[in-house]
Amino acid sequence: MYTHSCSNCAMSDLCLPLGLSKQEVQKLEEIVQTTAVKHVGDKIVRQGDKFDKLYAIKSGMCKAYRFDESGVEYVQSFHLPGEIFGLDAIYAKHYGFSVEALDTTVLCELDYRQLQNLCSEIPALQHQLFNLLSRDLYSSHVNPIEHFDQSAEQKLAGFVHNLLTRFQARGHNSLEMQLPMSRRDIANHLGLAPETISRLLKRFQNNEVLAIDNRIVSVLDVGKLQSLVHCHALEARITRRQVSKAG
Amino acid sequence: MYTHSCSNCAMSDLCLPLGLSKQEVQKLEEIVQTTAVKHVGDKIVRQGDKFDKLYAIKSGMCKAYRFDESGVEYVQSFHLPGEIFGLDAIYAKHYGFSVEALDTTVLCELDYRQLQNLCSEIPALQHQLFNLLSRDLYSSHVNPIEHFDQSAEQKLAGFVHNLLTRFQARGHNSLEMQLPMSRRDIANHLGLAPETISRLLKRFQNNEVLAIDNRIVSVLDVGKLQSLVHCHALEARITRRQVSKAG
DNA sequence: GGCGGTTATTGATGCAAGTCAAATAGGCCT
DNA sequence: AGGCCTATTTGACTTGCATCAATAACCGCC
Repeated sequence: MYTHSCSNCAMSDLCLPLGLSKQEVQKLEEIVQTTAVKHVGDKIVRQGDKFDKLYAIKSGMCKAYRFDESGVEYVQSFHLPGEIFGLDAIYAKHYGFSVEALDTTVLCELDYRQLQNLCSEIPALQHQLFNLLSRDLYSSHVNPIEHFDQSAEQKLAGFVHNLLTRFQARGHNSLEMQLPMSRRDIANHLGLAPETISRLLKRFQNNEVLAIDNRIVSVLDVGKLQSLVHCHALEARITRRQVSKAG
Repeated sequence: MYTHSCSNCAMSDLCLPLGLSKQEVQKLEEIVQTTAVKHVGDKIVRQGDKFDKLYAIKSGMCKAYRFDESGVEYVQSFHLPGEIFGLDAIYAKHYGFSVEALDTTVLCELDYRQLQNLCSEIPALQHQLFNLLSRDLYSSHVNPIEHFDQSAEQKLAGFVHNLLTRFQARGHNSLEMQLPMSRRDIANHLGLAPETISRLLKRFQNNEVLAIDNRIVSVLDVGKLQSLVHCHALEARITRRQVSKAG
């Protein structure tokens, strides 16, 4: 565990330093620590543990999941570099989700109390933390809700497209992605059966939308993929979800 | 539009003033304004409008909804007194949802820029705003995800139970609730067909869980209602969602 | 109080996706 | 390389909920 430099981090523009001056970033660096490297299956936080730190992913990939009162597992999200997790535990004071590495992963730790104090000192940091919270809130409103009564095909297409977009925002300029999570995790995350994921991936291959080699997925046709996300919505769903006439 | 007193507001403990000293609440009051009374169908914010204010509900009820790119409507949430909306627009700079009154409703307006400045001045206010954001984020993670692949029965039971809990937290000490939203709005919100809502409400009546008189719902058996939320999870869902063995 | 529109209910039918079951492929250890 | 365990795929069958269609209740309004 050593003090880490945000100034040199490739993810700084997606993370807390965005909008801060050089001096302010230096102050932030003083409270950031980089964890030891995590490996597949290593737990970073455990559901129920006392909340004290936020985590930012420097490299690798994580999954967040929880067990409800009946012991049923829910895979909530997959986190990519530059993303911060733990924000939803500020209020509850305990982590509501376990997070584990899906891959070799490096993380930064931020003590929340220290961060909060620094936010009072540095308005730009406060501003950015509000922004990050708001962004997460927005996407948790928009994404799952649109997944809500979509067909399985739309959900999966949306999932792949969303991942591609996020990879690209992180400088990954290829259409090939390595998805380190299992089919079961994907299925659980989308509220589908693993068998359905299999069948859909095959369908996407047959339609030349994707090429798949085990856990490596290549997007062959971004346009087709994108259209799969929305198109179906105009057939069914219209009685339930009424379509806007005017605005 | 007149300056409004948070000090006397019955909802202050659910809202921004929580944790603030008397003097601090006074400072907050200076930037809070109460809107004119809104009536059924009145729009408070429109999807796409430039974001500048947060809103807190003083009394009444609102629904938040959006139209996606294909023009399909999604009812995202119903808001009760003491709840704040607009938080998810901070990052995006535009409201992602329209909000309209379902009932006679009084609201407080908070200019976000002023609030942000005040947060830098008053650490307890910053703290509380982080808490409110975090709480919303947590519940948007936990609730919809648990709704995700529940049966229609579980979803609706969960919805009613959630509303009851929120009403009770607001001092409503009866098991009778007036739900001002249409069946279609409920259906849309839960990702079900309105017909399914009808049939389920009838089933709940037959099972003596609820008594329903049009839009007035009385919970006859809280225990049964609560058990409906979870019970089914142990039959199906187990292959998809695996159940925890140890912890 | 009766009329027209919307909202809610009820019944009949079909299909998408879940479930069950079995085969195949991968990954990892020795 | 072989063996074992887990992940994934594939096929056959079932079902919960959506859809379609029609009736009934509610609400505002003249």
